[in-house]
Amino acid sequence: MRIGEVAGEAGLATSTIRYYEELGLIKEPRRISGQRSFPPEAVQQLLFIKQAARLNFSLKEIKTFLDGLNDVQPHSRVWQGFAEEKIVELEAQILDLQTVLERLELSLSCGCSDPTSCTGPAG
Amino acid sequence: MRIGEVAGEAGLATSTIRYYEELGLIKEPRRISGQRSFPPEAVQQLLFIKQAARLNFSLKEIKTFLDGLNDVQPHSRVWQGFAEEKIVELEAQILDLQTVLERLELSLSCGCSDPTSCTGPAG
DNA sequence: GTACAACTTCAAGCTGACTTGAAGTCAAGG
DNA sequence: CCTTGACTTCAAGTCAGCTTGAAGTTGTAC
Repeated sequence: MRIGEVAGEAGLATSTIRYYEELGLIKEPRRISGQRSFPPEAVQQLLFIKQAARLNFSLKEIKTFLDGLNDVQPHSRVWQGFAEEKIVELEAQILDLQTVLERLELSLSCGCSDPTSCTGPAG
Repeated sequence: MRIGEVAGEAGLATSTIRYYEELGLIKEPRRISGQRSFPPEAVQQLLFIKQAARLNFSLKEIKTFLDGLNDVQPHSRVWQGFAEEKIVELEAQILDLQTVLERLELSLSCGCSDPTSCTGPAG
């Protein structure tokens, strides 16, 4: 696949894909007379990066994580360590979001309009 | 409270607080011979902004939201609209995170080490 | 009253994540 | 062959969100 096709399927700009390649987020594709030729898996990988980025992981973090995947054997403790660490982070982030959500819902049911200080209805 | 004290309690740099003021995220505090003098509520407001920022809301979004709070009456439809919109966004974000979390847990239990394509154990 | 920390403004600098522009190369259709 | 669109590199520009630096002022402790 050429870069334009990959970009279309992953919903990214071609410039973004080149930038990700430059950062080492995806490995350098083979070239056909100078032009990049991506394997189909590249789309999945880019979608994964895109989702992780949308969820507030920095490109550096994503790189570290993906490098971990490549450097270690499946089933290895290193990879499990990476995954477990990320799982802890994600759980914390979900809890954070739920807290904010509850505060919003609380001040909505209260009607006080001040989520920065609301402690509930009849307060 | 002077800016340094507020900064200490909110866990922000003084420069950040001045920057937030400049952006209109917090209202201009009164001055005592040139120096800012904040009411205690400023700490709560800054903590709210901090949390929202950590959760990926841009300062622009936060400003729009807080401006909404100030412009409208409690119980108003406008404020409820703001809150409900944010609630929908938060719920979507939580679902997103949970999806990523599940993919990670899946590829961890599978041991395949590739969350970009894993579809579960024995796959 | 002098040292010194905490404050002030304003402009410039920095990091992350891209995007844009220039100037040129490659591939496919007519 | 020529055009046209997709590609190439490389440098520079952009936006968000701050941070840093310079140069001066204020408040407090000795």
